[in-house]
Amino acid sequence: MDYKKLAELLYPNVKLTPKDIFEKFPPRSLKSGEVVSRFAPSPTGFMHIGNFFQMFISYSLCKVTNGVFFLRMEDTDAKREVEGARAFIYEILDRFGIKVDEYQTLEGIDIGNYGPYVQSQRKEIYEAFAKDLVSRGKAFPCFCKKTEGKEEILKERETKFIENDECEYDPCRDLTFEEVKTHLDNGEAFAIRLRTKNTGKERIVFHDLIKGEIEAKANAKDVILLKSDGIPPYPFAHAIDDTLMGTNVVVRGEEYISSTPVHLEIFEALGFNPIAYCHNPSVCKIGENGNRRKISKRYDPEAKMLYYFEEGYPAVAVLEYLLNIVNSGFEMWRTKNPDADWQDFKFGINDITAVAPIFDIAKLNDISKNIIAKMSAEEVFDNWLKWAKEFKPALAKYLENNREYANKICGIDRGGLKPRKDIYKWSMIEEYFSYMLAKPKLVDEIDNASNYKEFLTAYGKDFKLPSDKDEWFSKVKTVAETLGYATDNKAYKANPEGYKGNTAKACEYIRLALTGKKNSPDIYELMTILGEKEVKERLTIK
RNA sequence: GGCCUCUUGGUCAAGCGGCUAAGACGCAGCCCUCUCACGGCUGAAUCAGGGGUUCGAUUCCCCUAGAGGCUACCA
Repeated sequence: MDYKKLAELLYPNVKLTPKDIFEKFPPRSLKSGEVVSRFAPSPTGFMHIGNFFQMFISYSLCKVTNGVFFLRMEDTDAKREVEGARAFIYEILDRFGIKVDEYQTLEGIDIGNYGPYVQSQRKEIYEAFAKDLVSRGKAFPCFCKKTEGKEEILKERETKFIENDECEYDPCRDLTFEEVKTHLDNGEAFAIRLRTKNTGKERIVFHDLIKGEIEAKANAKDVILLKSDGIPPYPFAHAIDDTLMGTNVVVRGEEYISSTPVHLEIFEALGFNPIAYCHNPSVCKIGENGNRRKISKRYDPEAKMLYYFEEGYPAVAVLEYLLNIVNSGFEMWRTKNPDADWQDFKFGINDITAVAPIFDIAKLNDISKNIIAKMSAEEVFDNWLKWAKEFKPALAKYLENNREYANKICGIDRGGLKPRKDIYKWSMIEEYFSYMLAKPKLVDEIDNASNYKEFLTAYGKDFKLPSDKDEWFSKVKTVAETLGYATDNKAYKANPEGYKGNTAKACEYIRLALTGKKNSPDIYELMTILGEKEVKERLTIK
């Protein structure tokens, strides 16, 4: 068989050769250790935490080595593409402050010298390499109908494969020149398949940056290189694009480990050097049956990256949480450098976890609390307002009309050496400070209604806004003492039966009247902001 | 079914042949305190199981089990 002739028959119009292409994509000039990696999402309409996780590892690796981080749109499966998905990907990246060095803008302009950064625009490149492979006998055209009897073909192939545990050669791999020509003359579309050189007995070993050496069966399947629409599925596109674009570390999900042998054979057929792989584990959740399962956009709202913005988590909190589960060194670094920017963390590739982590919202909340606790009242207010403008317009309006008041609320127990750590997302502030925005609703129980009423009546009588904390507290104490409360906590503990309660109990009653809750920030501060009239009203028990 | 990956407390995890097996979150208790917090202290809780190798295994090897993934003209 004259493969060159076959290649010409298949692609009479393809004049581009691999050599021409390589001239357009010269190797990058890199200092040693600089990582070139990428984020290669499919525009399917949402951003899954798993994709984001992988992107973030990739990004951190590039960042810490001063390398290049680029974005390549993998839109080779037109069926799955969703309108607006590209813009959404950029939006999420932008919200998290992820800076991409090379990419294609939404207007179609390539930033960087290795474009186009959108796979559907690289058809002629893929075809040129496909033609080259055919001309060297390493690939062949396949005319099998993908719809016709697909189920049977699949089943047949599968059983064949299982039974002899060997190879899976495509029926079209040995078509003669004339047969191909006949198909072509009939106007049939063709796909291109790899002519695997293996028999199913060979094994290969490859190195993974996270898992170490992995030994597996070498590929022995005539896999699809180009679909009948001329667009390559992932493996072929990956081999060509990452080689051309100078990627030197491929970060991808561990679900790709199994197909790595396929990729490696494609690299080899193409005459390319393999690229280092870093297969990161998937983010998981505990399922209903107690098993670990991949976090899913269908059942877990937190699987979608937009969720964190809807809830109002600071982007940095999410990033730090991810860093915390990706890279075991981060947490220790953070305790040593409490005020440093997360970007100063030396991301170690050897410290990337090999275990699929279970997503833990409690930990995220904790990280977030600590971040918000460091913010000033103004920062909190600005963030809250910004969040409200996007997700709760009515609240935003209120905040804008009551700027000064809302700002004061944001400043409660803030600043100073011992800031309160209670808020972890913007969406919770409204509920958290509901009693500051409207009359309080009783949330917690009053343990003793008559004591409650008695104390508040006495305390509220001729109520004047105290001018400082000491004044406020001594009044509480005085009233409590005259009613039979213990003002000495030790005395109270020694003899709890002898009193109606202690000062803490008295404060609890005031707090309940003012806020409806047993837990709230400093009462004196609340009173100051609420104002005398309002406090007095709330202290009056009907 | 076959192939691959993973397995230290509830969760994230340190550990890379030698200790009472770090730390964080969460939980419980105590202390501090003029209330709520913050903070401090203490506690409960882990090497999946079984074989080897070794003077000695959480650590190295094998087997088993469990979990996850792949097995498309999806990525």
